Amino acid sequence: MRAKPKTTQEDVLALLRVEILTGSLQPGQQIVQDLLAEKFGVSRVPLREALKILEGEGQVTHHRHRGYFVAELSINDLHEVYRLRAILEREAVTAAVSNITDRDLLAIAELASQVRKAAKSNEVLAITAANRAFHFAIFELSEMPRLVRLLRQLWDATDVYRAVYFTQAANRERILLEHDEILSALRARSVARSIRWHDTHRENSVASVSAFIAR
Amino acid sequence: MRAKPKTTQEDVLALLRVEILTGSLQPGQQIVQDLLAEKFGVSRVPLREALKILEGEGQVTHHRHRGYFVAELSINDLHEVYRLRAILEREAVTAAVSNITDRDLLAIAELASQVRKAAKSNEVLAITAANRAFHFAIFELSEMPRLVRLLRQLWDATDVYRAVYFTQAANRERILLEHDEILSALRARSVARSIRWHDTHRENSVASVSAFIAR
DNA sequence: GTCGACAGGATTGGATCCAATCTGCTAGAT
DNA sequence: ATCTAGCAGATTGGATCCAATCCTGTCGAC
Repeated sequence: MRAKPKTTQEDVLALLRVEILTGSLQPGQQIVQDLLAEKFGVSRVPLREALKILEGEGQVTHHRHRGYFVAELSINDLHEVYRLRAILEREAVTAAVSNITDRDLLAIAELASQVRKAAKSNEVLAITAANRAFHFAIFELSEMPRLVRLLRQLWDATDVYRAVYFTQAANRERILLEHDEILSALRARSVARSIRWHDTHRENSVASVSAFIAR
Repeated sequence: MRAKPKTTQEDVLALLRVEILTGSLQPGQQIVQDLLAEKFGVSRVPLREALKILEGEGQVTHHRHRGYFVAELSINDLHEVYRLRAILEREAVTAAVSNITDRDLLAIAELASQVRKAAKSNEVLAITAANRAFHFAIFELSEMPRLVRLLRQLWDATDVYRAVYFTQAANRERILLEHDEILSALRARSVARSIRWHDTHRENSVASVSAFIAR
């Protein structure tokens, strides 16, 4: 099997995500295409296409003839995102529970243990990635691809702040417990319990993050 | 005040939407960039950026080194879109009712009468545009920009089929009545009634469209 | 006759170059 | 001193050109 040749846009897109996630590109900051293109060692064309994708996701904004800027998230935005997540994730979890198999449960348990491992390592990027994988494995079980897509967008919008959330050891501890609870609720095929734990999981995180944004 | 100079991408994007909406570009069909670029009288660069936007909206799909294809909507997709719309529009309408002013009601009534005028004219494109303006004027009142954004995406995904819906005179008649009901529910500031009429409005449309897709 | 390798054409992806627009500074008028 | 007009540099937007990949159809081996 031949290694699939990724396109430059995709590489650039991944790099951009990291830049934003790690704060190399800070909210509100202008993205100077020439600088970034040179930094990445590519031309501006694939960079611009990658930026268009991020614009679609709301990660950056675009002003005609002025360029791209890293999106800022107000406290209102944050609450709106979490409100929408609450609504949509309840739907996803409900559908997921009705589809879930024992095989799925094993896979999700494995992902949960990877989050645990990552949490020990203290690498924020690894934790966010593992955490995401865990949650979306559940959402995917809904077999509602568009719903998952919308959720991905909402998660993307707050990725930066979730990273902040994970820098605190107490939070890292707590999500492990909450993940266990979610897992056990799924094992019991209990929609109500699954939703309830997802809700508290979100509420803990939004409380912490909004405190951070408020400075 | 100087006329704002639109960029070529934006023009191209609008043109592409029309092509897709009118069926000049049919679902599943490949989009050959050279042909379209020439047809529009532009180079491929702005065309590609416009396509990236449509890809983000799910209107077209992209395969590496093979290009863009107009997205196809399966019957499952359709139902998922309407399910998600149901969930999100209930949220939007609820928020909208609590914000609505008399001034807003006048504006919405005006939009409703424009839909009526468009429906008389039998121009499908004008009807879809007016209909959209009417509904989104309501959604905007929620003052939840991200929610409105998500709704726009969902509406975009089924625009093609909504156009089909409006070709039938009976449907054009019915939506006018339903709009009146929605309007009167809003005037009464009744969340329950507003939601109920939105729901029936959607259900009528999804029933008709899914019958069409099934052939 | 069927399958696979290979070559040529077609199409997309990326780099470079040019044009259009914006921003910030300077100079001049009030 | 402040405000405005206009010019210069910087930056984005678009067009053209080149490279990489994919698709198709032909040829040959079995």
